[in-house]
Amino acid sequence: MTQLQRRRIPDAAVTRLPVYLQILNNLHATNVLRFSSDELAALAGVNAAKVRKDLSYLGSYGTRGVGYEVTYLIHQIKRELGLLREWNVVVVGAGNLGCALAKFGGFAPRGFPVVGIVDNDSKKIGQTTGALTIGDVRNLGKMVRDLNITIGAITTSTATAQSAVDALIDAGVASILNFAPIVLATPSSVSVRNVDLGVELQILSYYEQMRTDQIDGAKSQSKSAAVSV
Amino acid sequence: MTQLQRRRIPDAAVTRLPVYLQILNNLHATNVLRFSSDELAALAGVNAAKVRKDLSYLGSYGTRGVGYEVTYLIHQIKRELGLLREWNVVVVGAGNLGCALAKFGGFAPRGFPVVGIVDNDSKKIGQTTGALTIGDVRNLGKMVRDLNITIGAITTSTATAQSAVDALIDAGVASILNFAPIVLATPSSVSVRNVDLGVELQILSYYEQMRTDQIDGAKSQSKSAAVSV
DNA sequence: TGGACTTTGTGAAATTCTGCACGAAACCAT
DNA sequence: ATGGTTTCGTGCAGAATTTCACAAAGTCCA
Repeated sequence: MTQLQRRRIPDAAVTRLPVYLQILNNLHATNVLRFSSDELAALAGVNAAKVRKDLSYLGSYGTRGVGYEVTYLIHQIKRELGLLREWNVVVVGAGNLGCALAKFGGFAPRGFPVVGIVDNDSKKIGQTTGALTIGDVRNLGKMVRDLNITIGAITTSTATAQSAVDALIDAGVASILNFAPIVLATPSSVSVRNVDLGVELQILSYYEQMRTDQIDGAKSQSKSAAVSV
Repeated sequence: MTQLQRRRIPDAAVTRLPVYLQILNNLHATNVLRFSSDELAALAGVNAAKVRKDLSYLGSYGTRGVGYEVTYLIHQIKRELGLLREWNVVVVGAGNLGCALAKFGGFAPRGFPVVGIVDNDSKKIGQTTGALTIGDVRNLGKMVRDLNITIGAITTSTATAQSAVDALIDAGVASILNFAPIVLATPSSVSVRNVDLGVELQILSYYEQMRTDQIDGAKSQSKSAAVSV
């Protein structure tokens, strides 16, 4: 078994690496050459030991007594996250959000060019939004093959989101960014990330109420405690 | 110690309750009266035992052999998440995203009315977007008091996001929804939820690359395994 | 050179989260 | 009634994650 098995990085660490990358890019932009785990931890709002452990999943790229090199670490994180190449994105659903994503130029420079947008509404198909012409969702398969698409963003209504994801999976797309407020049914071989502002607001609401209750409680009990997320 | 201490719900469960709520609302809309933990688990894409444990943090509201009542559970989840009242939201940053949030009517019916929007650009201040007039960020304190605002959404540029959150905290806002791709420095008494599409795409990229590597590896090793997130 | 200092890398403990397994409690059919 | 069936609630074990603590390995300065 002389396998060159890729080190598996824990899920929790994978979600933090993009955040570190963001910070390191900022440091690089301000001509910082090196950083310590303490410094990065402060900027990322986490524990220094966690930073070191997370970075250690990439390999031993730090120097004891010194720290890490900004540019080198940026490269290593990019390599690990698969950011040394581009991943083409198709937007499914040409409503307000979908068109905004298609027009927004901020993803291409970060390695995720939006190369297509489709809808199932014949009134929208053929219209242009930004540099793209809205295609027919029924041609998704061909589009995915021709344009080498690997990521699909679902911006349809809740009602059509499941058929949208089915179409994407059918077309061979296995990475999905879902903006519809619904839990999509997908095989376990497909990755889904959900972006739902309603959910985020409701989570905030819980902790906000928590604080409110504790303050009220303190008024009558003269006892309180900080709550953080 | 006869304290009426609120049951503390584990963070992991708090993030799932809004998802359950969404599903239950859908069930309610289709006139479903009851559900079992198995059914909800299938719809939410999680384990049935996890559903039962999550719901048990609310109290013992199920009936053995029967299941849970949709409307009753909806009420209990809302109560626990603090959704029986409204939480007013202010948007800081009147750019594309900020104005879109102000115009988007989807939050008010879910209990999060956007009651104000501010910017620091004198050219924008005074203009209207949707039903709101863009205010001056320097009046944030008064606005928060007058309009009873508890949640702030940061849609500024990355460069001004930190001063935006400082202003919000100064004004007494302790729940922040941050759209700027930056880690905000905040006291631990403040809750922050970050919405960063770049981060989400990069996480997807990691697992996508993982799959790609494994397929490539399988071609040369005739061995493979499924990867899911 | 050598000793003081800094910071990484990582075992190991502590904590949190998940999922199994099963008793408890309800319904139902006879 | 009673036995069979369903489904909740939860103790517990195992997995995952976080945090601590410290040896290892480097720098710096006299």
